[in-house]
Amino acid sequence: MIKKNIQRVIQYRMCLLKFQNLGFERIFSYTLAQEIGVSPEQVRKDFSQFHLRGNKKAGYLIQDILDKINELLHKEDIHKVILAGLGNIGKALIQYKGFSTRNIQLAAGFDIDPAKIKKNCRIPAFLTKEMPVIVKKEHIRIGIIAVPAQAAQKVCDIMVVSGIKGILNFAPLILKIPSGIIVQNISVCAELEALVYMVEKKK
Amino acid sequence: MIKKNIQRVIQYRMCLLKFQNLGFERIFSYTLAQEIGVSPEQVRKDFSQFHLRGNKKAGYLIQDILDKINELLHKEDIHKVILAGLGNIGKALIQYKGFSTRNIQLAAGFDIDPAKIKKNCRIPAFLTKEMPVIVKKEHIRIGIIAVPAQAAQKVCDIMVVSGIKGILNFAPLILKIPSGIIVQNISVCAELEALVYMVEKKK
DNA sequence: ATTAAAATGTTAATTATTAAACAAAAAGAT
DNA sequence: ATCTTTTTGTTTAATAATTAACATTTTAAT
Repeated sequence: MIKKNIQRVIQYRMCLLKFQNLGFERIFSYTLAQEIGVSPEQVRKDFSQFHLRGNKKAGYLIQDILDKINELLHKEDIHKVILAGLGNIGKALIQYKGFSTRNIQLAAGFDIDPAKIKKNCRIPAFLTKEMPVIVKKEHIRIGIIAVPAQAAQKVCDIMVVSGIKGILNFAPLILKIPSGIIVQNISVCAELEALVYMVEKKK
Repeated sequence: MIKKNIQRVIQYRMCLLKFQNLGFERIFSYTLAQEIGVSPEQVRKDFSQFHLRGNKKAGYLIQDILDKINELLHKEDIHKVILAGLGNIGKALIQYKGFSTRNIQLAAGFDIDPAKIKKNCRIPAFLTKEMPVIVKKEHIRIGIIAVPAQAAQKVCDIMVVSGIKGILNFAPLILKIPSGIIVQNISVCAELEALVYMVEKKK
């Protein structure tokens, strides 16, 4: 599971950009904390851990913290990502505009259905069996699995042999992976079920 | 943030269904643990906490545990959910087939664009301003926000006044909500950024 | 019947995370 | 120039979560 502190750092970054766009140069731990819903101590602790320093009485220089977070998150270079599965979720991801502003690039899509393969559009699509060649050629390390559950493990295995090290999995199953590979699951159903539980419990 | 143990219970359920479909009647904490990537002690602890009991030496009766988990997750009744935003993500969610098997029903979609409003399709779509009436009439408590970031807070506010108690938010921002409302965020970008960090750190 | 083995369930220990406390430094006021 | 206020950054305390330990029970074998 991905560490909570780095997830918060990603949130801090989003928030800092927002305040910078509003014209602010500096920000306090208190403001940041309120904005993302944690305590100011948590912000300072996280900042301290990642060597993000501010000024006593004057808070944090937004640009400075952003620079350091960007370095931490390797924002200096563009991160290529492959996408397996060009169905509903895959298509929605391809049409999503928010990746580029975060230096994430959907470099290639894959599917087993030849009808979905088009190489001359914005994000080229290939047959799944071509994945190893492309991943190795482009040195890609991150992959998204957006195929149906019954195909997901097979696709995962192909990603692993291709050299993918981090997988974002939308399929509703637990993937079997060798150690050294990181998987993060996104399940809308599971999140909704958890919400139902929490909401019902409060009644 | 939603409790980890209930998230695991939801995973256990998925896993138990899988083993039941494979023809098994009983299962051990060890098997379940291996399957979802936790320790057997964790499984037994979680089960214990939710009063899911097994038999010494003979493990857990799958059907029995499933019945109890279903009760816990209120699976006896159908949970209606509304969806705000009929863009890419919204459309993908509407076309997703997995909700019904989990007793989740997308009861209505909403958008501010009149071109997207169609009332005679599988999931009826309405103008956002009609939300309060429909949510109250149908007693809906869960909502999904799949609108662009700049519209999300407004939609959230409408959901709250409508009576929605749990929100699944796909928009890349931190929603401001009154206490008593539960928000769960899903951000593909944030997950990818975290993966990039973890993968790069290992090099 | 007795013994051995296997798996649960609970209690204890450890580890991780979050919150609180407080000293230190910087800015501004008197 | 000194004192007060404010906010950081680190240390300590408290809480939460995970792992380990172990007693108990059930099944099966001798």
